[in-house]
Amino acid sequence: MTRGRQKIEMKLIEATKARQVCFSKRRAGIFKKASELCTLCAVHIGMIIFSPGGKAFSFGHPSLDKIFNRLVHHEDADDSSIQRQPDHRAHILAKLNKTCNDIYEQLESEKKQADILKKLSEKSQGKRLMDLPPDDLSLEEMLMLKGLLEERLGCLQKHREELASQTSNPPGFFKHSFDLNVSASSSSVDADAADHEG
Amino acid sequence: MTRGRQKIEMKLIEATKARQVCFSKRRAGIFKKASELCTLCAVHIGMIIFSPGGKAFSFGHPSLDKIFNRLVHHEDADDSSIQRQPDHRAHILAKLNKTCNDIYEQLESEKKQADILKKLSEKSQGKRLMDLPPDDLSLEEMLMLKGLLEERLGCLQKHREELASQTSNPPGFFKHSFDLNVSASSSSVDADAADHEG
DNA sequence: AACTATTTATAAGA
DNA sequence: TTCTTATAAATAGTT
Repeated sequence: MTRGRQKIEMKLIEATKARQVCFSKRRAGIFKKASELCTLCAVHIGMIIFSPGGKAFSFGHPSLDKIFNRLVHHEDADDSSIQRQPDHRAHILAKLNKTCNDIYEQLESEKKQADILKKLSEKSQGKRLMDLPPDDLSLEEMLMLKGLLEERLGCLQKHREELASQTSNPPGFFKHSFDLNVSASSSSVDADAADHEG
Repeated sequence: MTRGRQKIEMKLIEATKARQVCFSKRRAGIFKKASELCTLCAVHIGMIIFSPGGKAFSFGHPSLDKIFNRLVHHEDADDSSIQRQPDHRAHILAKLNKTCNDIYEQLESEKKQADILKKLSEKSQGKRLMDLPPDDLSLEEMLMLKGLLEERLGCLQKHREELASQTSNPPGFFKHSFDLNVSASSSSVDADAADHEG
């Protein structure tokens, strides 16, 4: 006899095996949900999941994967042969993403953070960052700082969630995403009238 | 007395109102699932949902939604379904971007930049940003700075493109995307690690 | 991979 | 829209 489904705490599952099993199950679940949402409400969804090992799983309806194909192949890709390897493009994106992380870690390990922040602070006295001459800060430096900020935002968010979950069920999950575009899309953009065709 | 949850057929919900309600609920549900998956299994997820009205909802952890946003921006319009309203969607995305710019400009006009950079610089002496206590920098401040950096990256990128176009014909796709450009510039990554779901 | 007791999500209704 | 409730669906722990 099994104990049935048990409630679990919302935190990282430490046990590797259990985490893998959970990932498999929930990944299937979320893809199913996405599929159902497409069917029921005629929406378009693109989703990509990068597991910690760098493996990518993606879902797209109806044509977001074509966009991925074009991206990866630098050209239009109509033929179906490419579509049969949905993980290929995702894999490449995973590599790209990992490259970013590698760059970040490399730079971070060189302890350049404080220097760059200092430079930013000095250079920006009285001006907007974007008005500075292009060579004052390298692209790499900017990307590094950007990465730091994103990490930082993640930590902040996590912190807030922990606070929220200590009281009761939090009202919204959107605050979980911290991208500016996200926030904007769900609030201040007037997409005229009703969302569903109206 | 309600009838409770009823089983529904998996097909387009014709009734507009019911479809809208279903969309709202299930969108929240799928974002919650994504959020949970991120937490439980330490995966990265990017997801974007385009409603028929052209409104975009996205979820990203930690920053993959930018990839999707960029993909959308660079989409060539010549295939089916979505392409029926390319202008509409572009319009909406333009609004999103404008919203971001508005937020940026508003904050910028308050001349907070230098202060925040200074604070960052001071607080980060010898530490990583993500190791700072959560309350040292507000989420708003972090978002603002992140936006600044993205603007800044855009300027840098543009500058480089101009330089490039003075000499030869650039390769094409990657030049449009910072994320990918960076990654491509050091394209020597191999991420074929074993993973969940081997 | 299958099972099943539970938790969670959600279709209707208010 | 938000809440309530009955029920469908997802899934944690077990086999």
